Amino acid sequence: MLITMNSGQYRHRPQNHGLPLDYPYGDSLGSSMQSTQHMVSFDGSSRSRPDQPFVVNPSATLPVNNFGLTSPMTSLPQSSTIWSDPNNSQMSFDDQTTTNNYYGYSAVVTSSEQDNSLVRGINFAGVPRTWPPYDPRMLNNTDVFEHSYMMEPDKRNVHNTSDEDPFVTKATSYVRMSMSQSPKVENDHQEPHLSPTKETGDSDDGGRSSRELTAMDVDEHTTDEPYAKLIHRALMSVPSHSMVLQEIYQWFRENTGKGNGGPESKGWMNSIRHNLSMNAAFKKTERKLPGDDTKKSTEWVLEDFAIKDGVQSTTRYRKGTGAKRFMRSDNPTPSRQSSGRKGGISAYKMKMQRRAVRDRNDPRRSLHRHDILCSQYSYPAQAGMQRHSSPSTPPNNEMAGPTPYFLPKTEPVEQPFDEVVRALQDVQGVYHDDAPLFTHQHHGHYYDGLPSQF
DNA sequence: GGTACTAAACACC
DNA sequence: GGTGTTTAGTACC
Repeated sequence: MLITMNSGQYRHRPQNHGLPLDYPYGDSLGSSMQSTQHMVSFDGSSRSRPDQPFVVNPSATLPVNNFGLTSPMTSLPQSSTIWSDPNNSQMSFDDQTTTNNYYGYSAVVTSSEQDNSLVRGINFAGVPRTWPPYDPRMLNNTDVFEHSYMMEPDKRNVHNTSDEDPFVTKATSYVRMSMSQSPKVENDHQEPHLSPTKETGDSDDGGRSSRELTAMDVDEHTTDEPYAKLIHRALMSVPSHSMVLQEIYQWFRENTGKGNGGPESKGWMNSIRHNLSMNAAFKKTERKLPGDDTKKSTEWVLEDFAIKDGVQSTTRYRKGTGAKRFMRSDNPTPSRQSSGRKGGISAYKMKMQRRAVRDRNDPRRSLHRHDILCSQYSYPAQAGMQRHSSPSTPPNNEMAGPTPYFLPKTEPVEQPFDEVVRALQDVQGVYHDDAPLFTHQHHGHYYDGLPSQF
C-alpha cells in the first residue's frame, strides 16, 4: 500500500504546542521570526519591534475590559492564523485549550484562557495584575526589561486601589526575576525578604514545586529544574547567550549536581544534547575559530524568542516528532537526521527484540500487548475513532479523511514487527506541524533508504 | 494524559 | 571519542 498525500488533500491543523502565535513555522524563515512582531502589549498597542519595551504609564491602572478580555479573538489587533481542515471548517490557531508552557513569561495574546482571558502564557496566580511603578531605567535600558518580567508583587507592598475590582491594583514594588524564574543566576536582584518563599500551585515548574522553598534547598531546586530550563539558564548567564557544548557541560558541573556521579555518569550529557537538539529554543550555529579559518566550533545559542519569553518544555517538541528540524533556518544536515532516525528505529528494534525474549518467557505479556496493537492500529470507523496513544495524536476532527495514522485492520493479527516499524516511519511524517509531508521531496530527502510502502 | 528524564542507536567529524 | 539527531520506555504528577 502506497500512501500518498499532498497538502491539497490534507491540511493539517497544527498543534501549536503553546508556541507563540508567530512562531517561526516552516523552513522559509531565514532567521528566527519573533513573536513580538505582532505582539500586543498590555495596553493594547502593537509592538512593532521585538526590542520595543512595553510603555509603562506610571499613572495607569489596569481596566480589564480595555484589553478585550471579554471580546472575541477576532477583535484583537492582530489576526490569528487560520488553519483549515479537510472539511474546510476554519479553526483559529488559537482556538485551542492548550496552555502555554513556557518556562518564563510570555506576553503573547491568545484566547481560551481561563476566565475568558485572552492572555496566554500567564498563569493567573502569577499574573502581574498590576503595573509596576514607573521606572526610568526601563526607558533607558531595554535590556533590563527584556530580560526580566514582573512577578506578582509582594502583597505586603501592594495597595489595592479599587475595592470593586481586585484586578485594578497598583503595586509599589516588583520583583525582577530571570526568565527561568530561577533564583540562582539573578538572585542578586531579588529582594531578600522574598526568599524563602512559597511557590504557588500554578508554578511553571511542571507542578513539581508546590512545596515550600527554603534558602537551603535553592540548590536542590536548581538541580530539580528541567534540563531545558537549566540550559536556558546557562545560556542566559553569558552576554552572548551562546555556549559550546563543553561550556554547557561545565556550567552544569558548576551549577547543578550533574556530573558529580563520577566519570561514568554520562547520561546527563546525553540528556543535554537531547534537549539541545529537540528544543527549538536552542539553535546551533557555527563559528570560525579565531586564527584558523578551517576550524569551526559549534555553538548553541538561544533563539531570540527564548531570550524574551523563556524556554518551552522540550517534550512539547516531541509532538509531531522532530518538529524542531523544520523550524530552523540552518537545517541540520539530512544525514544527521537520517542517522538519528535510523538510530532511533534501531533502538526500538533492539527494545522489541529484548521484549520478544521476555515474552517467550512470559506469554501473558505478549497477549496483553497484542490487544494494545489491535486497538491502536485499526480503522477509525471500526475502532470508534480510537485515538492513538501517542502524544502526537491529532484531534479527532483531523481524521475526516484517510489517514495513515491508522493501519488497516482486517483481522486482529499481530503485525510482523518490520511492518509495524515501517508503519511508524510514515506515522511520523503525517503529524508534523508545519510542513506538507508525504511529498516526493521528503521521501527522497529524509526517508532515504527507508521504504514508505507497506 | 502530559511532562521530564533516560537509554540507546546511528552517522558524521 | 565527541557530537547531533532520533526514537522510545519509564516514572512521576
